[in-house]
Amino acid sequence: MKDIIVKLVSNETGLKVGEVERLVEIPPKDEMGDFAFPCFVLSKKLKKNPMLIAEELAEKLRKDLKKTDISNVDFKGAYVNFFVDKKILAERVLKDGGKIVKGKGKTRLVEYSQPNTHKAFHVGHIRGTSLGESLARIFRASGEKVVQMNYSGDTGMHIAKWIWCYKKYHAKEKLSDDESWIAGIYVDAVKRLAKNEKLQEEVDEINQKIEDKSDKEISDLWKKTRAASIKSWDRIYSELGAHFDVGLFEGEFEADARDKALDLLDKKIAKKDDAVFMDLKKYNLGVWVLLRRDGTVLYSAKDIVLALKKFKEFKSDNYLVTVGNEQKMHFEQLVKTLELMGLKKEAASYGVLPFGMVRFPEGKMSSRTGNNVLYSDFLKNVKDVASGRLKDRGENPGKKLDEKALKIAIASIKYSMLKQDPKKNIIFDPNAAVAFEGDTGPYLLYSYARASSIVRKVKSKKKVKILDLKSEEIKLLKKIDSFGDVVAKAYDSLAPNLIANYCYELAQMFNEFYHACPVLGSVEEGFRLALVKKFRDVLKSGLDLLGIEVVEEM
RNA sequence: GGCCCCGUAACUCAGUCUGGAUAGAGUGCUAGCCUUCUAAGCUAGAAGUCGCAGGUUCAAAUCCUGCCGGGGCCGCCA
Repeated sequence: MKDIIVKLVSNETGLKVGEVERLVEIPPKDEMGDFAFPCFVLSKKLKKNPMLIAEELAEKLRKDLKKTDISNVDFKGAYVNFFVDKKILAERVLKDGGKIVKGKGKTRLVEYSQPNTHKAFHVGHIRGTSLGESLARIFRASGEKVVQMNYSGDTGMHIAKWIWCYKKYHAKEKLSDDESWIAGIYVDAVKRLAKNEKLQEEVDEINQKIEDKSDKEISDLWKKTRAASIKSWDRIYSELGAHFDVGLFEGEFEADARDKALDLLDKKIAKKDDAVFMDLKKYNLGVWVLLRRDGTVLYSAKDIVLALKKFKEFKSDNYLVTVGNEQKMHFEQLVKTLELMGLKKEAASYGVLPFGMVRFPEGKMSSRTGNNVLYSDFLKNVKDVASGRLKDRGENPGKKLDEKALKIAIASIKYSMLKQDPKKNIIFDPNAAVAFEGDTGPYLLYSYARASSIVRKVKSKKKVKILDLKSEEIKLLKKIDSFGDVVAKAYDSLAPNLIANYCYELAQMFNEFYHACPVLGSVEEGFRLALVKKFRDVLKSGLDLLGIEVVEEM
């Protein structure tokens, strides 16, 4: 209903629609009104007391109110306050509340998740994966054509370390696709190398051999262990509800990356001392090394070739990469390099969304030292708690309970990752992570399930008649009404957390409504049922944008 | 040393982009509410120098500067 007020104010004041839209807000207290227009901007323009302006503007607006759905206009201080006709609000919300504004149908490529083979998939990866998936869904819902891409590290020094350590110290152990075993070998490698720096030479040698594929034994071992890691991801992604249209691997780009680096050197875009590098000091971006002194390829060079492939094969209006904070500079260096290569337009469309780390209350998580929480262990933990709760509620053990527990656990995990500002670090408290009360994923699912339960129990259809509305109904209606605005804002600022916060507030308002307004058997049953259904739809689409699945019963 | 991000209640966070009406939640704590649609819920209460100091402004948690504290990055890890 905001649009009506925006139009009115814009007409009366001569301010642009867009500007008014930004200014119109929701008053802190319901008694003050449903929408408010602050007059400070006008005060500056007209050089007049804002309170006076508010009074006069309210007076003027009141005159042509009859033709609108606004029931009253008032002023308080420097604010013009609008009261909408609640019955009309209700009608409008029931009719088309929860709609998302579709844009111009731009195309977008989103790269996210980027796990490494031979390393742990830990809770930090859950954040990046949830974030990327949610963004892709928000883009698509807002009318974009989206390609979701995963890009995994299956070569590089960490793999060489793994293979070196396995061959030298663990060769008797059977190859396994158990994540913690795989992660454990890597941790052991890091430990041994830290003790004796000289051993790194042996690792370098293996790195060479992986790259030039000259040693069949090493190549075979690489293939097998790589496959084991990748296999473990299938299950993780299906559980997390992450979907990829394209999956690329670093290994595919090794040869091209070296050629490209040498080509840049040829063209004098890159420089060489003992290594081949981009000198970006004058852009305050330091030095970006492309090839090691032994000629092997670094991920910088591979990322250049990856970008070129994106431009060529997935021609898009925008290319977004979500990566951990620590890689921010790397991508700034990449974009600058693309620019220096003459790809100005493409460079400008290459977006980077850096996100914060997941840390323990005591400090950093690290897959190098093994001081982290593996996805699989974490999920099992949360799922066990969910199962326990379901059993407490009298549900029989079995496949159905198991599936539900999984959904609840995933909702809990994903919501906790998405509700926070992406750029901030998340403090991961294992105790808080298995709590299901308050601002949590399960609370949202529970609210949805309650609504579903009402809908299930309806016996006969009653007419939707809007009588006097209680404050809890009005609050819920208004919240539903603002869904489109929230999604638009989340889209603009690449911030799924806004949608997460909205879903929580929406659920809160539903629960307040639930306690204050009986549905079944009430005089208002027809209307209230329609409201419950609308709430359900909107919460479901909000959660869908977060990549969280609902459950009908809990 | 340089650059980037963060600092709001005991704890975990919204709010900062776009300054504006008494700074909001959750957890934990205290006290209530299940013979009515799921108590993973609801109601009430206690709890705040919005890191510190300046500046801009009629008005600053929000903008600017400096400082302090935490995190990250700054050539051969990804």
